[in-house]
Parts: sequence; structure tokens; C-alpha cells
Amino acid sequence: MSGINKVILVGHLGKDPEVRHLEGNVTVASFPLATSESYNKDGKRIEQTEWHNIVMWRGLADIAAKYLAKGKLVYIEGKLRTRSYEDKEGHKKYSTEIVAENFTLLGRKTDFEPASSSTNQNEETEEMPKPEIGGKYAVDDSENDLPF
Amino acid sequence: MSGINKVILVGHLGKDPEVRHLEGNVTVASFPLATSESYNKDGKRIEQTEWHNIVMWRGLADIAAKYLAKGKLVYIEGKLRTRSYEDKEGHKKYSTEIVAENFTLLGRKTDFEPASSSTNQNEETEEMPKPEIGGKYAVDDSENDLPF
Amino acid sequence: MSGINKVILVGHLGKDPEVRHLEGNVTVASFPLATSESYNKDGKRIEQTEWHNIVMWRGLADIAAKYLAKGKLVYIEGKLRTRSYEDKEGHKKYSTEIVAENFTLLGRKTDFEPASSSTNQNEETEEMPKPEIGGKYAVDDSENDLPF
Amino acid sequence: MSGINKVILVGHLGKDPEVRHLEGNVTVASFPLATSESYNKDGKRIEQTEWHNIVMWRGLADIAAKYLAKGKLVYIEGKLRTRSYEDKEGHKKYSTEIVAENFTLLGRKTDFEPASSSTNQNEETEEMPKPEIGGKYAVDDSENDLPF
DNA sequence: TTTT
DNA sequence: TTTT
Repeated sequence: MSGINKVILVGHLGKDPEVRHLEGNVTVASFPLATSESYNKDGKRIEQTEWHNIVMWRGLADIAAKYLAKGKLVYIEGKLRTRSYEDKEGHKKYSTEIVAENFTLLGRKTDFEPASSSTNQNEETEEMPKPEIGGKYAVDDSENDLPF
Repeated sequence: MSGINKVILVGHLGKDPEVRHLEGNVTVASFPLATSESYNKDGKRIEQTEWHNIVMWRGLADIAAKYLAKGKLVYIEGKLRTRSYEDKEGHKKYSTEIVAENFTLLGRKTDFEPASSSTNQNEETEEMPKPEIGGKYAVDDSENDLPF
Repeated sequence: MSGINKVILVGHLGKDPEVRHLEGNVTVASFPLATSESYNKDGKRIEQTEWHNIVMWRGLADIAAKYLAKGKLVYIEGKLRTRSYEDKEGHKKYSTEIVAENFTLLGRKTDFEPASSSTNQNEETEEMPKPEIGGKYAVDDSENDLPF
Repeated sequence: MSGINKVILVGHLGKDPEVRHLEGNVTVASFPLATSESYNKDGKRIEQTEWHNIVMWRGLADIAAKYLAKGKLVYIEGKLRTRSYEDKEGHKKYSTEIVAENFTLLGRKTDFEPASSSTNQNEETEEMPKPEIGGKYAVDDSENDLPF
């Protein structure tokens, strides 16, 4: 109860989204996102880049697979989730991810062409409408916390 | 294109939600929300309260009618919208509202009983589940900006 | 007490910042910001633009005067404030503004040259460092709500 | 360049803040924060709690040491930072933390008494003013990314 | 009044 | 591994 868990990021994709299809026709897309900030330290300009693991599920993953690609600038809203797992040597590890809830493409017009990287090229591209420049993409996951 | 318009508020309702039913079975709920902040000025503690006009549509309005009431503490996410209209004397006026997209009840447990104020009392109360303490309420308005 | 009043916007300036200097060497900058979103209605693509009145004070206003200009894409964080005033005919009016707390320039590289519009051209430009692309600009207004 | 890295949390402290004093009179406070959400799955109410590692520096850490304690409800704004380190066995590990930039106490009035847990009890308590209920605590870290 |  |  009583909780807000919200992340807002604007950054560039470090790689094309990696798309996997799970049982039950569930799509998952994931990619690293860089958010950089710069500041002065001792008179020198320092740029610090933070890398975030972004995960998108179902419909949002499908859209990500079509429109997002390495280098694109994107606004992402989501929530933090930390998973624990064991690596191959059996050591417990933690991974913190941002589970995206919606995203908006930002940046120049040429960024708004459908992505054509090896990861997400496919024949259905023509059936997909052009992404609205700056359009917000969100998908109802039927996980709405409604009281009925 | 290229736009983010997001408001995040935590505050108390100044009144019970006012609920109206428009043609097409559309519900609208609206209420004032106070967000206060305090700061020191010239050694004196100043408390400044800002009032916001909150509007909720459709399913979210229905939920608001059940669970929100004067005095409750609530987290609200939404977007800004400024409407212009003419008052009775024909003068053009502007009103800026926050169109809520979701909300979460905060505060003590006793705040989470269904509201029973004159505004939102009705027979269906018993059919409504208890609100989850801190549960997030959001409703898909079928306005998702999906490209298909 | 108990309040959060936060606005997050990404949009384009509709005009150059209008800069005023008040008594006490206080600078105020203000400008309209457009946030647009598009959605489908009845099979047609609708674009809806919302206009926001942005106000920046003191040091932040000085920076805005240098680096912001009509057309630029900017991320802004701030809070809502509604002022009431009387217009020339003596009618009470309300104006809701976003008092900015910090901003970050977004967009293409060419957007990061110092602004040279009529509003903010001045001789001091060369003394100003180049804005960091995507650098965050914030100024401590000595209004921190610290308990001491 | 071009980056926004923002986290907004509302949750309860899982423990009293752990306060450390580094060389140079630098204070660091850290504590776990729980944000819970509940949703329906297969007709059953599921409550899912996410734990976040919160870190506060310098002046903000000092304030946290005074006013925050296990169980308190707090609104926190900050940014994500992932550190890598080697554990005692020499295995590389990652830890994602939220570096807080400001916080606001939420909840009932009785929550706003100075904390008196073992962690943060000390003689200076009387010199500290009462925290404003819902007061926002922020401290300028002299890390402002100003271009001058 | 912005932008695409 | 992004971007400027």
C-alpha cells in the first residue's frame, strides 16, 4: 500500500532493443539507455553518464521494436524493479531495471523514421503507421489496479 | 509532436468531489486540491497554499466519487489544460485545470474507508470493494495514442 | 503543509523570453511554452497544443535570457502558481503560471548556440560560457525550505 | 549532454537512516525505502513491495538523520546511480541507488516529531527546529551545473 | 505563439 | 553501449 515508484528519464539508447517472445505470445523488449549530465569540478568540465536497463512488456515492447533504435533520444516513464538471480557460478546477483510504462520519441525529424536495424527489421513495417513525431506510446497491460 | 505535459501533486481535497453526468454516460468529477509549502522569510515561518482545480473523467471520476472526500490526502498525476470561456457578463476568462490520469490515496488507514459525504453517498457503495490502501487508481480512457 | 506541487514539461518556446529587471537587481524572465500531443479521433489524427506561461526568477532568469529563444526545445521542472489580478476594466482575472526551478536544453546541436534574438542579444555574450549541451541549469534562490 | 534522470518515490523507511561521516566533514545517510503497490491477479489481491536503496549526502544527510526514522512516510526526489564493486570474495557486483535531492515528510502529525531511534539520537536535537509538517528539505550541494 |  |  501507500506507494509511488516513478522514474522519468530522457536519454539515448545505447543499443537496438533486444526483443524476445515468451510463451503466451508475450513480447519483451530491453535495451540500455544513457542519461548524461555534466558539471564543473575543479574548473574542469566533467561528463558523467549513467546507464539504465529498460524493459518493456507486451504491446509497448512491440512498439519499441518498431520505433526505437540505437542512438535515438527518448522520454521514458516507468517504475523501478530489482530482481535477484544467480549467475552461472551460483552467485546471487541483483539487477535493477526500469519497467517502462510509456515513452515519447524526442529529437530530430530524421529520428522518427521506422527503425531498420538488424534487430527490428521485418516485413510488417509497411503495415505500421508512421510514428507520430513526439507521439506518446502507452499500452494498457490489463494490469490496472482497479478495485473492480 | 514532441511534448511532455505532466503534473505531480500531493495534497488534500478542499471539498468533496463534485460529480456530473454528461450525455453518453460520461462522468466528470472535479474538486479543489491544496498543496502547501512552508518556508522562512525574515525569520518568520510562512505557509503558502496553492489551490489546484482537479478534473477526472469517466471511470476515474467514478472511482473518485467513491473514495475521495474533503480532507483526504492524495497523490495525483495528470496534465495541465487551460480552457477559455466567457463569464455571465461576457468577459473572456481562462481556467487552468489538472486533468488527472491516476491517483493514489495516501495517509492513515482510517482515510481509506469509502467516503460517505453527501456528494458521493449512494446505494452502490456496498458493491464496491474496499479501496486498497495506497492502491493506484487509473482507468484506460481508450484514448491511448497507439499507432494502430 | 504536506504538499508536493511539481510540473514537468518538454516543449518548444513560442517566443523569446521576455526579461524584466525589478528593484533589488531581481531578474524575471517569462515566455510561453507549447507542449503538443497527438491522438486519433474517429480515424483522424488530431494534434492538440497546450500553452504554458513559464516564469523564471533571478539567476535562472539570467541564464534563460542567454540560452533560451523562440523555437528551442527544453525540459522544464517547476511548480504551479495561480495569481489573481484585476485587468484594466477592473475585472478579476486568474493566471496560472509555471514557476521554473530548473531546465535542460534538449534537441539538436544547432539549438545550443547562444540565442541571438532581439530580446536577448547583448554584449556580454562572449563572456558567457557555451551552454553545455543538455546541461541542467538550476540556481539556488536562497528560498530553500531548510529548518535552520 | 541531453539527459534527465529523475526518480520520484513515496514510501516508508524500512530502517532508521544509517549515518556515516567521511573525511572532510561529509555526512552520508542511507536507508531502505519500501514502495508497495497492490493489484488483482486471478481474482486475488497481490501486494508487491519494492525496496530502494536511498542515499543522502551532506546537509541533506544531516537533516535525514534528525527527522527520518523507520516507518515514516516520505516523498523523495532523486536520481539513479549504479555503482559496481567487488564483494569480499572478489565477485563483481552492482548496486543501484537513489541519490536523493530533496524530500518531504508525509503522513500524520505524530510522524513529525524528531526521531529518537538509537541511530540518530544525539544531544543536538534541542538545537534543531521542529520539522515543518510537510516541509520540503533540500540542500544546495554546490554541485549546481551553472555555466559560471 | 512553438514544433513536426 | 548513447549523445554532444
